[in-house]
Amino acid sequence: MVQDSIRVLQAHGHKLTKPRRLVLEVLEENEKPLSPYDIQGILRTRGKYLNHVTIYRTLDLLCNLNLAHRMLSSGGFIKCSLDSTEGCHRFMVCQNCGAIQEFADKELCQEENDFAQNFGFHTEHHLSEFSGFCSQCYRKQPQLAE
Amino acid sequence: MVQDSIRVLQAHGHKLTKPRRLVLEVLEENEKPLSPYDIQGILRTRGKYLNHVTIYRTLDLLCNLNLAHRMLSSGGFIKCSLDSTEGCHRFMVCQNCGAIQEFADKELCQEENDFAQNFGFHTEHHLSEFSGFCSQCYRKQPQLAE
DNA sequence: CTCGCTGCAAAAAATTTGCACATTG
DNA sequence: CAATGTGCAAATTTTTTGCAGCGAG
Repeated sequence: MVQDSIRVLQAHGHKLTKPRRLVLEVLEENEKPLSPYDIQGILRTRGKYLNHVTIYRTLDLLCNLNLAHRMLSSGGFIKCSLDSTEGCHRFMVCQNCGAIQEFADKELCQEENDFAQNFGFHTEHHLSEFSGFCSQCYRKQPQLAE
Repeated sequence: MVQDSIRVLQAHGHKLTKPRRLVLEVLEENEKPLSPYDIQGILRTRGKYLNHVTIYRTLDLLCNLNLAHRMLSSGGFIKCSLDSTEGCHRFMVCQNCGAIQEFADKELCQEENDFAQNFGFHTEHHLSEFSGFCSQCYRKQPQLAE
């Protein structure tokens, strides 16, 4: 898992350094979006220290390689859980527990492309986050969903 | 147009103040996302001055009333161009000229809901931005779209 | 006249930059 | 050992807060 990311990293000619590995590990363990300072804090509780600048730069790199994503709604970062062959990556965000489910769906992309076409718009990329309730939270507290 | 927003503002018990009118006017005139400081700058060129805090607070208010939106990709603000009866507001963003086309489509919402349902996820709201080329830019520079 | 709104000062938070030194391959 | 990457210091940018006084209804 982290191994996969490391492989991609190196395949693109980037070095595998201790900070990069640490950031990847923290992202891997957390299913919720984390800010750079969140990551720094988590590491600190483990006696590890990374400069925030390093974390910013690492996250930049990971996002460029599509190994991580910046969530639009929260601004936090999560590790990518899909491979890059499947089109636009989308997210379901649970309003209750914050958990993220990443997915990709080519049909949805196609429909959106067609739709945009009607406006004369040529779509290249789709940003998309659904917010709602994951199955667990919905089952536990259906009233939350009104 | 600005008049409509003012009506909504007042209908919710908010006062119509000079700063609020100015912010609405600037948003109305610009079809591209603006940051609070962009707005301040534009006003300054007209000899008007608003404190940035006021602009932040006004934009907050407008977003809460759905009279404006914060774009996910850029973080900038635009005036809402739809009324609130039509479900989730979505955006097409031209990568070339930056122009925004807002739209809503209930079918798309429904399909997304159904799709999410398969994951046991209950969708409440959809954030969605398409990036690509508007008809003008696409016609002028088709090579941009590869 | 009253409550909500604005401006100001200031702080806090988020992000970026340049450079000397350390580390990876 | 060469190229990359890290940490540090510092600056910049963005956003938030508290409070005194102004102004819309």
